[in-house]
Amino acid sequence: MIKNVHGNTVDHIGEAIVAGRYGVGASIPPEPVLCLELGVSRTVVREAVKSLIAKGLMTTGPKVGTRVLSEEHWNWFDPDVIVWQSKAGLTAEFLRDLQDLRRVVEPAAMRLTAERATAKDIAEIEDAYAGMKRAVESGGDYVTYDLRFHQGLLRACGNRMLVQMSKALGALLRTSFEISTRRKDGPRNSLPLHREVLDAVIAHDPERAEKAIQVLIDGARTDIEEVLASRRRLPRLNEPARLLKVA
Amino acid sequence: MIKNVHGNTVDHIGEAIVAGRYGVGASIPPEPVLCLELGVSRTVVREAVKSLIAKGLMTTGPKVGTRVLSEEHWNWFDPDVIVWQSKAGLTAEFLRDLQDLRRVVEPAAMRLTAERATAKDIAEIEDAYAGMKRAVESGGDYVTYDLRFHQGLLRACGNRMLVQMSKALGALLRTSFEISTRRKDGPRNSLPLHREVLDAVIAHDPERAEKAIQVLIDGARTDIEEVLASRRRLPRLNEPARLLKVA
DNA sequence: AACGTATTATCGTCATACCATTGCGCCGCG
DNA sequence: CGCGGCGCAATGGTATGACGATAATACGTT
Repeated sequence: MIKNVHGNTVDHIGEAIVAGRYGVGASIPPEPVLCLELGVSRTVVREAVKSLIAKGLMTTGPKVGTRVLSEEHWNWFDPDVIVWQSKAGLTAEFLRDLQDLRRVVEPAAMRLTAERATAKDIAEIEDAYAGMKRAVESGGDYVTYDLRFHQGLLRACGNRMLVQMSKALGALLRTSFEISTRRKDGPRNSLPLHREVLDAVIAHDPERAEKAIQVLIDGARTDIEEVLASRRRLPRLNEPARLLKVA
Repeated sequence: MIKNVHGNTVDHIGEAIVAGRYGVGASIPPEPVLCLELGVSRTVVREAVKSLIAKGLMTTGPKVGTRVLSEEHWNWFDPDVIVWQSKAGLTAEFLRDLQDLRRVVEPAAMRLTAERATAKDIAEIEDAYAGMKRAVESGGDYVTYDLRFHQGLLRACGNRMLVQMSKALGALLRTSFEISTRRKDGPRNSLPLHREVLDAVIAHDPERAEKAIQVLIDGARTDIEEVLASRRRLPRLNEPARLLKVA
């Protein structure tokens, strides 16, 4: 079952912190205690803590212990942090932040993508689109291809930092798509909207690409907000988070 | 001189990687060799490598060695990575990426800030503005207050991820401001533009705030592009990077 | 020549010892 | 009784040595 001790230890402590089990500013148990709790050597615990420090989650000092930093210090674009937050539960605040980010980043990135996308980029996106179309027509995993479509578009913008954001946005996009997909014929209706984005990129028309993605985002936004508003009545929204816990 | 062995080791290896001294995909020297080179124990080297792995710079494996990952895997929003890149030299590509980012993030963030800024946020920004004004009138460190002004605005948007970006943008903003400040009366002319942004935020007018910041950004952009174009004739642009090395 | 096995380099984990820093409490002095 | 300096001890920081696990490489067998 256990593959690598280090990774598991980092995940264990990282999840605990992101889930707020220790509280901001609090000290986590001293190294010897953690060693006993997790059944690993002090070396492993220390290297795990170093990893978490590198991700901005904590600081250490002799005698002061290992303390949890406030959330504003966390590296929110670190894939691990995103996953831990997803496991801990997609809080309304987290989804709102991601949504802001999406509204900011995707339209702007589409402009760049329309200007800079290479033939290879477009081929990959076309491939993802074909997968979406196939999923609609003959059944299949629509969400995965939808995700690949959007991330392909973001990756094609040629900006390393915007690309990095596409990874973070993955968590939001997947949730968003899973919500949208529940609506009857949601995929079938949004397919032409996706086509329009891709066509605009192929035509190297930034204005058109930006407008097209905006339509998509607005649609998704209302879906998410509806679900957020009725959160208590639809706890199933947490399911994707719990599923991740197994992986 | 040496304060903490771990931090220095991380910086040393991190800088070397970001500076491209090993090359993407290449293996760095084995642990024992690094121990001799840096004069530290294997423990320190290993914990340093773990930190760099956490920042997305490398991977490891038995027998395969410790390899440098491609730049798209790096956590470009990690403060350390930004600093290392700045030290290694502000490449045209890096500045272009940051500039794209600024044009994307700042206007959008200003909208949010205008909607959400608290009295405390505004007070901090007013303080920074006062410092800028003082620097113009009676001399002083204009750049520092300029930076504080912009980062205060970004922090006030209330989105943890956009706030994180403000840290990354710091490297670009400082460079940008230092370039702009060289122009005669640059600060004096841009002061009212800054005032306009702040007033728009105080008035909670998103449209106006966005337009105002856009004017500022466009001004800075042309300055940077001019310098980039004549890069070989103005190698002094590297100076801010070297300055950082001391800190 | 091709395949399977043995070798070996390298990272992964563990254990132990000692150093360095700093918070906290003790003690003495005013 | 209160305050300040001093020392103790808790905790992380570093060093060392040993052994396990893994995978690339080389060798030997068929």
